[in-house]
Amino acid sequence: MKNTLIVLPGPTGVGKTGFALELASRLRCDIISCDSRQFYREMKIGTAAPDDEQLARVRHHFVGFISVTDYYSVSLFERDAMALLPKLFEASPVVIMTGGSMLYMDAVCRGMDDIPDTDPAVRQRYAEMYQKEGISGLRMALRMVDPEYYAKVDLHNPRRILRALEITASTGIPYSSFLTAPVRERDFRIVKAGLTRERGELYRRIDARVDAMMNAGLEEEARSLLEYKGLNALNTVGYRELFRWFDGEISREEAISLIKRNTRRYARKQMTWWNRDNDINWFDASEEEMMFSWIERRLEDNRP
RNA sequence: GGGGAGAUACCAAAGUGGCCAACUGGGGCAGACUGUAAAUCUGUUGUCUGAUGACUUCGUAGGUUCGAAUCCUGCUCUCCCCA
Repeated sequence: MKNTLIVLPGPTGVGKTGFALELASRLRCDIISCDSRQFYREMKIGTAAPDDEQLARVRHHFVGFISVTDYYSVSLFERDAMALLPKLFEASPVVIMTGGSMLYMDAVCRGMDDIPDTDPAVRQRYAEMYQKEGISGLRMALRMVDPEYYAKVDLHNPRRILRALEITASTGIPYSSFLTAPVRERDFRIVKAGLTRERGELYRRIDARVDAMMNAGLEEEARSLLEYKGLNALNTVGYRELFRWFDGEISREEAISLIKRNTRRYARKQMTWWNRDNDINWFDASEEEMMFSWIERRLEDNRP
C-alpha cells in the first residue's frame, strides 16, 4: 500500500483538532500540525493549540516546538515536514496533517521554488527605503531591477515588493526568474478532506471560543509576551488586540470583540483560499461519520 | 410650559438648489496570494442589468422651482438649555 498523507484543512474554530484526534486514534497514526502560530511554545492559549491531554493521546509534530523569538518560515516548514514524513511512514502508512495555514499546507503538498535566503542587511536597507520613500519608492526600484515581476505583482502590497527587492539584491538575479511554480512530485499519496460548517454556526463557535480563551488565561499569556509585541509571531489575532488594550488604546471589551471579528475574518479568508483547491473534498461537521468512512475508503483504494 | 438644535444608506458621518445614488470612516460581502502568511493587499456595498442605462431613496405629508437631500409649511420623533 502506498503511503498516504491525509490533509485536513478547515477554517479556524471548525473543530479540526478534535476531529483529527479521533481520526488519528482510529488509524493509529501521528498528526502533523500545520498551524503557523501553534508552532510557538509561548502561544498556546491564543492559538487553541492541542492541550497536554490531547498531546498525550496522539503524537503531534510541530506544536510548540519553537520560540516566538526564533526565525521560521514556510520554506523551513516544507523542509522540516518533508524530512520528518519518511520517518513517520516507517511506523505507519498513514499520517494526518491538519491545520489552518493555507500556504504552509500547499508547501507540503506541492512544494515551493528554491529561493536563496535574503541578506538581513539588504532587508534592513529596503525597510528603510519603504520608510523614507513609501510604496512608490519601492515600485520604482522594482521596475528597475525586475520589470517582469513589476508587471504582475500587486503594486499596492509592500510585502510582495519588498520580498522581490530583497531577493533580487541579495542574489543579483531577478526575483521573477526564481518563480517556476513547480508542482513537486511527492512519493506519497495525498488525500484532502476539508471540514466545514454553516457560517452562522462557525461564527457562534468562534465567539464562544474567544470567551473560553479569556477564561483560560489568554490575558496572562499575552501579558507575558508584551515585550515581544513587535515580533512577527505576535502580530496575530488574539494577541495584538490585547496589546492595544494593555497600551490603553482600547477597552477590554473592545479588544475582545475585535478578536472575535478578526477571527471570523480569518476564517473567511481561509475558505477563500481553499475554494480554489479542487482536490479538497468538503464535509460538513454534522457529517463526521461520512467523512471518516470516505477517508477509510480512500485508504483501502490502493491505486497510486 | 418657554427657547434652541437635529432627523441622510447596515452604523457613524459629510453634503445645504443642478457636477448626488449621495464624500469619508467603520462594518458586511467578494477576491488576490511563492519564504516570519492568524501576515499583507485589493474590489464591492439602494434595486434591476453583461454593460450602457432604467427605476426607487436623504423622518413624514404637502408646497415653491425647469430642477430639491438641500428652500417653505404642517406633522412625528430625538437631543440640549431655561423653567
